[in-house]
Amino acid sequence: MPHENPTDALLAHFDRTRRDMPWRRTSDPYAIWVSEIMLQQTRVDAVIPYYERWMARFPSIEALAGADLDDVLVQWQGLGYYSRARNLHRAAMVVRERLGGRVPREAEELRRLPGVGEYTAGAVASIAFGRRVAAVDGNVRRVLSRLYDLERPRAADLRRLADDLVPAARPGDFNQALMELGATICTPRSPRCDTCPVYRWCRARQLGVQENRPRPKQKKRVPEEHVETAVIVREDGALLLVRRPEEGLLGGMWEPPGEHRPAAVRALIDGADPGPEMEPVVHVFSHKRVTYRPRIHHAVGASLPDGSGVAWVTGERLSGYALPVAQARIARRALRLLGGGLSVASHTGA
DNA sequence: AATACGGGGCC
DNA sequence: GGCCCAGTATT
Repeated sequence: MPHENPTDALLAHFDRTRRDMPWRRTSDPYAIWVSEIMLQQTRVDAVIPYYERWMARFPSIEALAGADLDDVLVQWQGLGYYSRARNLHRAAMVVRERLGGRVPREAEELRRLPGVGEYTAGAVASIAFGRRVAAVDGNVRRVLSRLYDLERPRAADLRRLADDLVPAARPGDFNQALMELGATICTPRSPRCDTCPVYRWCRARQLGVQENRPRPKQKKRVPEEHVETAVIVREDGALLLVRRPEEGLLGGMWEPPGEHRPAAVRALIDGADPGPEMEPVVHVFSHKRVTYRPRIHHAVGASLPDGSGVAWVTGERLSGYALPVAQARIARRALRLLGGGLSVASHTGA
């Protein structure tokens, strides 16, 4: 039986095809909030294992608010966009200290928390609290652009449109249904219009322009960058890590010294025996492509102590530090190389 | 309005 | 190798 309107048709399709996601089995606003932060610019399948580990490690606002940032970043390691973890941690402290430990129910209140933007505020308010408010993400933007044949929709217009569409009955399900449609059927390329529940209302499909709605933005080439990485190894085989500044790229993460080198570390490198170069590691970010060039340095009689953003780490302790993917690769490679019973000298023939 | 900000999976 | 993802903060 055909539905009278796209809202009902969409919800019926959502009920029929509902995917299993761990955060859909809970009504805990904190859990839903965590899932929405993790899902920012990140696919469902990538999030699931992180979400499970996170909820086991930080099961409540109190647990998260009481944790060290280093532990928080270890849990987030590999997910990317680390400001999400730092902001979520800060926001948990705000909720604990100023909001009586309760997640705000209204989108405008949620919006004030660090890391919560227009989309996430609407998603949490509607899904966790049943508020009638829109949640416009990239999927919704695409679906609505096609339904109404919008070439370059402005965020404010999209927002108004979506707000009008959200039903009072099941706002959270409706928002998720819209996103789900975008993720599974109304995809960026080759949308599966033949199985779309709102096909008969889709203006772009009627005009045959669905692949160009919204209009794709022009790509720009990303700059290339080279970073010298100092793999500093002590006589006992420990590797030196430094902590990056909390602001900016990979903020708060640990790494073998790259572009960020405290004076004491520079002095240590100057006094160390230069060893061979390791294989370069290329890492592609969203906005640049970085080639890391690791060089081994043997620190002899090093007197740099642990603390204040500096740590000597052995193989079994490495997992206790949050490293970006590329730097983790370098560190693992270095420890394997130097701890594997092969001296570096034998590699260089010295 | 444009840019910084990760990482991975898919074509 | 390019594309793009359940975006946010900053400028």
